[in-house]
Amino acid sequence: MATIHDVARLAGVSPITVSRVINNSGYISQQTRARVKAAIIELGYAPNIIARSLRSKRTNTLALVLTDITNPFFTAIARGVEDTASDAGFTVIYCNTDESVDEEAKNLQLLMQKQVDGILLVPARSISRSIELIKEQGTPVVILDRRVPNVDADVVRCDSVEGAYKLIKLLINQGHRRIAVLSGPQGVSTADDRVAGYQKAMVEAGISDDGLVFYGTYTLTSGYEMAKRVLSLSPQATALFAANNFIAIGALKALRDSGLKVPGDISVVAFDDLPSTWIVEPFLTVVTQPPYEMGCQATQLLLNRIRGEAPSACQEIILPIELIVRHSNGPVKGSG
Amino acid sequence: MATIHDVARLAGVSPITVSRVINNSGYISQQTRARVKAAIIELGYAPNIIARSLRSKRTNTLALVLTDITNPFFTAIARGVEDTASDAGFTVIYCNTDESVDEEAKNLQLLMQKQVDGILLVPARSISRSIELIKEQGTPVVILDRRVPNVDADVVRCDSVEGAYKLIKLLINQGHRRIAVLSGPQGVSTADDRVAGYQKAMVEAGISDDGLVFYGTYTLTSGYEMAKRVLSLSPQATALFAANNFIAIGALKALRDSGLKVPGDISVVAFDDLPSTWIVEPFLTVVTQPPYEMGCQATQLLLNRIRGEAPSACQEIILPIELIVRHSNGPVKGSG
DNA sequence: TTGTAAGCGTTATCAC
DNA sequence: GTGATAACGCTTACAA
Repeated sequence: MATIHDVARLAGVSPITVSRVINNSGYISQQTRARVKAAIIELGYAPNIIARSLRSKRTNTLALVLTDITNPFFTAIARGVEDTASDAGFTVIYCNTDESVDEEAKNLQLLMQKQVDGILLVPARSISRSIELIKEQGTPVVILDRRVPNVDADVVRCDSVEGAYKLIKLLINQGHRRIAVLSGPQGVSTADDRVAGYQKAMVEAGISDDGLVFYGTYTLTSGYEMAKRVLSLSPQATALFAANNFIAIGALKALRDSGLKVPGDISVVAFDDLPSTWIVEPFLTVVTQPPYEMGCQATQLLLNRIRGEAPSACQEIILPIELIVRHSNGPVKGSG
Repeated sequence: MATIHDVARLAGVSPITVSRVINNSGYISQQTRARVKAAIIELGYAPNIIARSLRSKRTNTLALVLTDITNPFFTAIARGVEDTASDAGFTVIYCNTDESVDEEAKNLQLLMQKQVDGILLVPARSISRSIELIKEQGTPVVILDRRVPNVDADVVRCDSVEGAYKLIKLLINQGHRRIAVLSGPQGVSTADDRVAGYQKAMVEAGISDDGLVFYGTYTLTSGYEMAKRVLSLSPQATALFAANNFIAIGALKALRDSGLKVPGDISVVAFDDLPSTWIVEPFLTVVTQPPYEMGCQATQLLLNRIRGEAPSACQEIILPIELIVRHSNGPVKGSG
């Protein structure tokens, strides 16, 4: 491989002049620039990015740390991140934590060592030292999808309380009183907030939620199990609120296995849509978030931070959610 | 940040001794090792990976270049890649090409500059200079999912010809004669092979495929459009074969919009399943590939190549596919 | 507008 | 077993 010295020698200039041509920095005469460019082409020279990084302390690399790329919600985020990063000449490393704080810490440590310029993080839990450790090192972070209380950091997310509130309100207006929530892990802000939104709507309507709140994980299996437990309640619940897409599918499978029809026997609503690319006849009533835009905006914010272009105060960007009423819910039996 | 020199000074040894302790290379006395380790802990020292890479020419980084992470088939591959790479202490950069040879070339060039240790590539087209350019640089590559004729490289994929053949055979046995194929782009091996498998089954059964082969892209829109064109044929096709999951969904939407029932009015079969996590009642008859395993095995092979542990001859690993007969196909009207 | 010198933090090579 | 030295290829700081 040709080095900057080879180019310099061929063009009859010093290495730093070549560097200036490559990076468009400093003043260079037209002729010198032309000679250098010719030499670069002749030698097929490409800068050694690692040497550059060692010297400049910049790697043009971002890290995306999320719980599971397999969840279409996060897949769409990942696509938004990569599109935005790629346009800016940045490369993206991705890691899965599977909601484990330990995995998260391990990944982040490695990423810091790799000297990524910035980190996009979907935190495994609301409370962890990870983010502070990153910030102490001076690496910019943007938190995605979830809140982390008491930590001063940029955040791009949606309002889970409001989303849950809208869904439950809809059910209440259809006459439902016994509404069960199938949520994610306690200590994850989205899981907590969706329960909070549920409770807000229930309290406002003067309804008790005794024994109707379930915490599990954001997985199909957990959704299945929680739904089965709901079915053993007495009096029966007339509606289910699934706190994410995987839980919703698991719950629907459980209902089907128990011979229950939706919405005939029981209503179901959920947080997060499934990608329209996948569904021939959308059926579930949901609140949707715009994951692709979340990925784009978070990355844009991170890039601005890296370039020192963002205002110094931390930003919290809350993107709008949308309620989409479809066919998985209906008036409760015997009600108007 | 503490450097290797700081550690060396504190431990009263030379930097290279510290390096040997970190990398477990060469002979070190127990006492020296202990002193060095203590110093490392005391200073909270972590090696500068970039400096290491500059000197050692190794980055412990793999690249995953695929067409679109948004397709669950590729998402599952990505997960397999990351799990395997992460276990080996490698980090993964991912890029989307959207089936564009230009995007692919641009990405690969950047990745070579970043000196990734190895590349996992889903090639945009069967013919391109990209792979040869990578190999000329001496970077190991493993081709994923697709064949690239006339290029000597490791490949991990499934047998598209066989998969298509099985699906079409099934339809023929149910009495279908007018079977349309909705395939991907010509020049992409999976698209070509799936048509070839179709044709093999048709020829064997002595049936003509006049005007029943359609090439498009692996997208919902394309599936929708191709299906609409099929519906304008005369005599009517009695069955559709969608060459991937996106095409299948698009086709099903088109059929629904035209008021046709599946399988009552027309049968549909497809390549690639949808993740079971997403589907409450699986309906489509499909041939499935094991994308997660493909990702794992491809990465394992790549890591072996990087470590110089693989046999020098190129390997082609063909993973088994599975035919899953469900409810989207049935006997043709008027046939036994 | 261009160049000199120094050094980023590590490891390969050779020496002891 | 351990160390001195040089080098990886680039850019920052300063000088001309």
